[in-house]
Amino acid sequence: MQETLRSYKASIFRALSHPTRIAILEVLRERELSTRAIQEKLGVEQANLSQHLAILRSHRIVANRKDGNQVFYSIRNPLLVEVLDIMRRYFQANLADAIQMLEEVECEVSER
Amino acid sequence: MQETLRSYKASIFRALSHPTRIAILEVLRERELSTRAIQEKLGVEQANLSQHLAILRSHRIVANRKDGNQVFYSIRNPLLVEVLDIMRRYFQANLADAIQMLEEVECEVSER
DNA sequence: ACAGTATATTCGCTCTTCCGAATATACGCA
DNA sequence: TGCGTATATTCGGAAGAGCGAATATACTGT
Repeated sequence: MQETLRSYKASIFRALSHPTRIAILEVLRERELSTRAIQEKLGVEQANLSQHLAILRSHRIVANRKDGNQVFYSIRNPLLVEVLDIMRRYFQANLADAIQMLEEVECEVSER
Repeated sequence: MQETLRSYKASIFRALSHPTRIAILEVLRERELSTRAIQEKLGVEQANLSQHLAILRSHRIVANRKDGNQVFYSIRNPLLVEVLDIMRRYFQANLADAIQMLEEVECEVSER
Protein backbone atom coordinates (compact mmCIF):
# COMPACT_ATOMS: atom_id res chain seq x y z
CA MET A 1 0.00 0.00 0.00
CA GLN A 2 1.40 3.35 -0.96
CA GLU A 3 1.99 6.34 1.15
CA THR A 4 -0.96 8.31 -0.25
CA LEU A 5 -3.40 5.60 0.69
CA ARG A 6 -2.06 5.51 4.21
CA SER A 7 -2.23 9.27 4.37
CA TYR A 8 -5.86 9.06 3.40
CA LYS A 9 -6.63 6.57 6.16
CA ALA A 10 -4.65 8.62 8.63
CA SER A 11 -6.52 11.76 7.64
CA ILE A 12 -9.85 10.03 8.33
CA PHE A 13 -8.63 8.98 11.75
CA ARG A 14 -7.39 12.47 12.37
CA ALA A 15 -10.81 13.83 11.52
CA LEU A 16 -12.25 11.51 14.16
CA SER A 17 -9.64 12.35 16.76
CA HIS A 18 -11.45 14.99 18.76
CA PRO A 19 -13.98 14.49 21.55
CA THR A 20 -16.36 17.06 20.12
CA ARG A 21 -16.30 15.41 16.71
CA ILE A 22 -16.91 12.01 18.28
CA ALA A 23 -19.82 13.55 20.14
CA ILE A 24 -21.19 15.02 16.92
CA LEU A 25 -21.12 11.64 15.22
CA GLU A 26 -22.74 10.01 18.20
CA VAL A 27 -25.72 12.34 18.13
CA LEU A 28 -25.92 11.99 14.34
CA ARG A 29 -26.04 8.21 14.54
CA GLU A 30 -29.76 8.16 15.11
CA ARG A 31 -30.97 10.93 12.92
CA GLU A 32 -30.10 13.92 10.82
CA LEU A 33 -29.85 17.11 12.89
CA SER A 34 -29.52 20.84 12.33
CA THR A 35 -26.42 22.66 13.48
CA ARG A 36 -28.43 24.36 16.16
CA ALA A 37 -29.86 21.06 17.41
CA ILE A 38 -26.36 19.61 17.63
CA GLN A 39 -25.15 22.68 19.45
CA GLU A 40 -27.91 22.42 22.03
CA LYS A 41 -27.26 18.73 22.57
CA LEU A 42 -23.53 19.23 23.03
CA GLY A 43 -23.43 22.66 24.62
CA VAL A 44 -20.45 23.99 22.71
CA GLU A 45 -19.72 27.40 21.21
CA GLN A 46 -21.44 28.05 17.91
CA ALA A 47 -18.26 28.98 16.06
CA ASN A 48 -16.40 26.04 17.48
CA LEU A 49 -19.09 23.59 16.45
CA SER A 50 -19.11 25.06 12.99
CA GLN A 51 -15.36 24.55 12.76
CA HIS A 52 -15.65 20.92 13.77
CA LEU A 53 -18.49 20.40 11.31
CA ALA A 54 -16.32 21.94 8.62
CA ILE A 55 -13.63 19.37 9.34
CA LEU A 56 -16.08 16.48 9.18
CA ARG A 57 -17.51 17.93 6.00
CA SER A 58 -14.17 18.42 4.30
CA HIS A 59 -13.33 14.78 4.96
CA ARG A 60 -16.72 13.80 3.56
CA ILE A 61 -17.63 12.08 6.78
CA VAL A 62 -20.89 13.98 7.05
CA ALA A 63 -23.27 15.30 4.44
CA ASN A 64 -25.05 18.61 4.75
CA ARG A 65 -28.39 19.59 3.39
CA LYS A 66 -29.71 23.07 3.39
CA ASP A 67 -33.33 23.66 4.27
CA GLY A 68 -34.35 27.28 4.36
CA ASN A 69 -32.63 28.92 7.23
CA GLN A 70 -30.97 25.82 8.57
CA VAL A 71 -28.37 23.25 7.62
CA PHE A 72 -28.96 19.62 8.44
CA TYR A 73 -26.10 17.21 8.93
CA SER A 74 -26.01 13.45 8.64
CA ILE A 75 -23.44 10.68 8.55
CA ARG A 76 -22.52 9.91 4.97
CA ASN A 77 -21.48 6.29 5.25
CA PRO A 78 -22.90 3.74 7.72
CA LEU A 79 -19.51 2.02 7.77
CA LEU A 80 -18.37 4.81 10.05
CA VAL A 81 -21.06 3.96 12.55
CA GLU A 82 -19.69 0.44 12.41
CA VAL A 83 -16.24 1.76 13.22
CA LEU A 84 -17.64 3.62 16.21
CA ASP A 85 -19.38 0.44 17.36
CA ILE A 86 -16.18 -1.54 17.10
CA MET A 87 -14.40 1.13 19.06
CA ARG A 88 -17.02 0.73 21.74
CA ARG A 89 -16.35 -3.00 21.84
CA TYR A 90 -12.66 -2.25 21.82
CA PHE A 91 -13.14 -0.03 24.82
CA GLN A 92 -15.11 -2.67 26.70
CA ALA A 93 -12.64 -5.39 25.83
CA ASN A 94 -9.83 -3.30 27.23
CA LEU A 95 -11.71 -2.10 30.24
CA ALA A 96 -8.92 -2.66 32.73
CA ASP A 97 -6.40 -0.99 30.46
CA ALA A 98 -8.87 1.71 29.60
CA ILE A 99 -9.49 2.65 33.20
CA GLN A 100 -5.79 3.08 33.68
CA MET A 101 -5.62 5.20 30.55
CA LEU A 102 -8.51 7.33 31.67
CA GLU A 103 -6.72 7.96 34.94
CA GLU A 104 -3.66 9.03 33.01
CA VAL A 105 -5.80 11.33 30.91
CA GLU A 106 -7.27 12.77 34.09
CA CYS A 107 -3.78 13.38 35.44
CA GLU A 108 -2.70 15.08 32.26
CA VAL A 109 -5.74 17.30 32.41
CA SER A 110 -5.33 18.21 36.07
CA GLU A 111 -1.64 18.92 35.63
CA ARG A 112 -2.48 21.93 33.45
CA MET B 1 -21.64 9.25 27.32
CA GLN B 2 -19.35 11.49 29.29
CA GLU B 3 -16.58 13.64 28.07
CA THR B 4 -13.83 11.36 29.39
CA LEU B 5 -15.10 8.41 27.43
CA ARG B 6 -15.18 10.46 24.28
CA SER B 7 -11.72 11.75 25.03
CA TYR B 8 -10.56 8.18 25.28
CA LYS B 9 -12.04 7.24 21.92
CA ALA B 10 -10.65 10.38 20.38
CA SER B 11 -7.22 9.63 21.79
CA ILE B 12 -7.28 6.19 20.17
CA PHE B 13 -8.18 7.74 16.84
CA ARG B 14 -5.45 10.30 17.29
CA ALA B 15 -2.96 7.53 17.92
CA LEU B 16 -4.00 6.04 14.60
CA SER B 17 -3.91 9.33 12.73
CA HIS B 18 -0.46 9.19 11.21
CA PRO B 19 0.60 7.44 8.00
CA THR B 20 3.66 5.89 9.63
CA ARG B 21 1.60 4.50 12.49
CA ILE B 22 -0.93 3.06 10.04
CA ALA B 23 1.98 1.49 8.20
CA ILE B 24 3.33 0.02 11.42
CA LEU B 25 -0.01 -1.59 12.22
CA GLU B 26 -0.28 -2.92 8.70
CA VAL B 27 3.04 -4.73 8.90
CA LEU B 28 2.18 -5.98 12.39
CA ARG B 29 -1.12 -7.43 11.21
CA GLU B 30 0.49 -10.66 10.08
CA ARG B 31 3.10 -11.26 12.70
CA GLU B 32 5.06 -9.86 15.58
CA LEU B 33 8.15 -7.94 14.45
CA SER B 34 11.23 -6.40 15.97
CA THR B 35 11.73 -2.65 15.82
CA ARG B 36 14.57 -3.16 13.39
CA ALA B 37 12.43 -5.36 11.13
CA ILE B 38 9.69 -2.72 11.10
CA GLN B 39 12.24 -0.06 10.36
CA GLU B 40 13.59 -1.97 7.38
CA LYS B 41 10.11 -2.62 6.03
CA LEU B 42 9.09 1.00 6.31
CA GLY B 43 12.35 2.79 5.65
CA VAL B 44 11.97 5.48 8.29
CA GLU B 45 14.48 7.01 10.71
CA GLN B 46 15.21 4.90 13.77
CA ALA B 47 14.42 7.64 16.27
CA ASN B 48 11.25 8.57 14.47
CA LEU B 49 10.02 4.99 14.39
CA SER B 50 10.75 4.67 18.07
CA GLN B 51 8.70 7.77 18.75
CA HIS B 52 5.76 6.41 16.81
CA LEU B 53 6.05 3.07 18.58
CA ALA B 54 6.08 4.92 21.89
CA ILE B 55 2.79 6.55 20.96
CA LEU B 56 1.20 3.22 19.99
CA ARG B 57 2.58 1.70 23.18
CA SER B 58 1.33 4.45 25.44
CA HIS B 59 -2.14 4.03 24.02
CA ARG B 60 -1.84 0.28 24.58
CA ILE B 61 -2.47 -0.39 20.94
CA VAL B 62 0.64 -2.53 20.63
CA ALA B 63 2.35 -4.82 23.10
CA ASN B 64 6.10 -5.10 23.35
CA ARG B 65 8.14 -8.09 24.40
CA LYS B 66 11.84 -7.95 25.06
CA ASP B 67 13.98 -10.77 23.79
CA GLY B 68 17.65 -10.30 24.48
CA ASN B 69 18.88 -7.46 22.42
CA GLN B 70 15.64 -6.77 20.62
CA VAL B 71 12.10 -5.64 21.28
CA PHE B 72 9.26 -7.33 19.48
CA TYR B 73 6.00 -5.53 18.83
CA SER B 74 2.57 -6.93 18.17
CA ILE B 75 -0.98 -5.67 17.96
CA ARG B 76 -2.67 -6.02 21.32
CA ASN B 77 -6.28 -6.38 20.30
CA PRO B 78 -7.55 -7.97 17.06
CA LEU B 79 -10.49 -5.56 17.11
CA LEU B 80 -8.10 -2.94 15.84
CA VAL B 81 -7.32 -5.04 12.81
CA GLU B 82 -11.05 -5.16 12.27
CA VAL B 83 -11.18 -1.38 12.39
CA LEU B 84 -8.45 -1.19 9.78
CA ASP B 85 -10.36 -3.63 7.59
CA ILE B 86 -13.51 -1.59 7.86
CA MET B 87 -11.54 1.50 6.95
CA ARG B 88 -10.39 -0.34 3.85
CA ARG B 89 -13.98 -1.09 2.95
CA TYR B 90 -14.86 2.50 3.77
CA PHE B 91 -12.19 3.63 1.38
CA GLN B 92 -13.45 1.37 -1.38
CA ALA B 93 -17.05 2.37 -0.83
CA ASN B 94 -16.12 6.02 -1.20
CA LEU B 95 -13.80 5.51 -4.09
CA ALA B 96 -15.05 8.41 -6.13
CA ASP B 97 -14.95 10.73 -3.16
CA ALA B 98 -11.63 9.31 -2.07
CA ILE B 99 -9.95 9.99 -5.39
CA GLN B 100 -11.02 13.58 -5.14
CA MET B 101 -9.72 13.73 -1.58
CA LEU B 102 -6.41 12.22 -2.58
CA GLU B 103 -6.04 14.88 -5.24
CA GLU B 104 -6.69 17.53 -2.64
CA VAL B 105 -4.11 15.95 -0.39
CA GLU B 106 -1.64 15.95 -3.27
CA CYS B 107 -2.33 19.62 -3.81
CA GLU B 108 -1.83 20.41 -0.16
CA VAL B 109 1.46 18.53 -0.20
CA SER B 110 2.75 20.18 -3.35
CA GLU B 111 1.77 23.61 -2.13
CA ARG B 112 4.36 23.36 0.62
C1' DA C 1 35.59 -3.87 31.16
C1' DC C 2 34.94 -2.67 26.26
C1' DA C 3 33.02 -2.41 21.68
C1' DG C 4 28.99 -3.04 19.02
C1' DT C 5 24.26 -3.44 18.07
C1' DA C 6 19.30 -2.42 19.20
C1' DT C 7 16.16 0.61 21.06
C1' DA C 8 14.50 4.68 23.62
C1' DT C 9 14.60 9.49 25.13
C1' DT C 10 15.60 14.41 25.03
C1' DC C 11 16.10 18.78 22.68
C1' DG C 12 15.11 22.54 19.71
C1' DC C 13 12.74 23.82 15.84
C1' DT C 14 8.82 24.16 12.64
C1' DC C 15 4.18 23.36 11.35
C1' DT C 16 -0.52 22.38 12.74
C1' DT C 17 -4.55 22.27 15.65
C1' DC C 18 -7.69 24.36 18.69
C1' DC C 19 -10.16 27.99 20.74
C1' DG C 20 -12.98 32.32 21.33
C1' DA C 21 -13.79 36.89 19.46
C1' DA C 22 -15.09 39.24 15.71
C1' DT C 23 -16.95 39.33 11.25
C1' DA C 24 -19.27 37.64 7.17
C1' DT C 25 -22.89 35.28 4.57
C1' DA C 26 -27.46 33.43 3.78
C1' DC C 27 -32.24 33.07 4.47
C1' DG C 28 -37.04 34.44 6.19
C1' DC C 29 -40.25 37.66 7.44
C1' DA C 30 -42.28 42.18 8.11
C1' DT D 1 -35.31 47.14 2.26
C1' DG D 2 -34.06 46.16 6.83
C1' DC D 3 -34.02 43.12 11.07
C1' DG D 4 -33.40 38.71 13.26
C1' DT D 5 -31.93 34.13 13.24
C1' DA D 6 -28.81 30.37 11.57
C1' DT D 7 -24.50 29.17 10.03
C1' DA D 8 -19.76 29.82 8.26
C1' DT D 9 -15.23 32.03 7.96
C1' DT D 10 -11.25 34.65 9.40
C1' DC D 11 -7.81 36.03 12.79
C1' DG D 12 -4.40 35.72 16.39
C1' DG D 13 -2.55 33.46 20.18
C1' DA D 14 -1.57 29.23 22.92
C1' DA D 15 -0.78 24.47 23.00
C1' DG D 16 0.56 20.27 20.75
C1' DA D 17 2.53 17.10 17.09
C1' DG D 18 6.31 15.72 14.29
C1' DC D 19 11.00 15.71 12.78
C1' DG D 20 16.18 14.85 12.80
C1' DA D 21 20.32 15.29 15.59
C1' DA D 22 22.33 14.07 19.57
C1' DT D 23 22.40 11.38 23.58
C1' DA D 24 21.11 7.70 26.74
C1' DT D 25 20.07 2.96 28.03
C1' DA D 26 20.23 -2.00 27.61
C1' DC D 27 21.89 -6.17 26.12
C1' DT D 28 25.63 -9.36 23.73
C1' DG D 29 29.91 -11.21 22.83
C1' DT D 30 34.95 -10.88 23.50
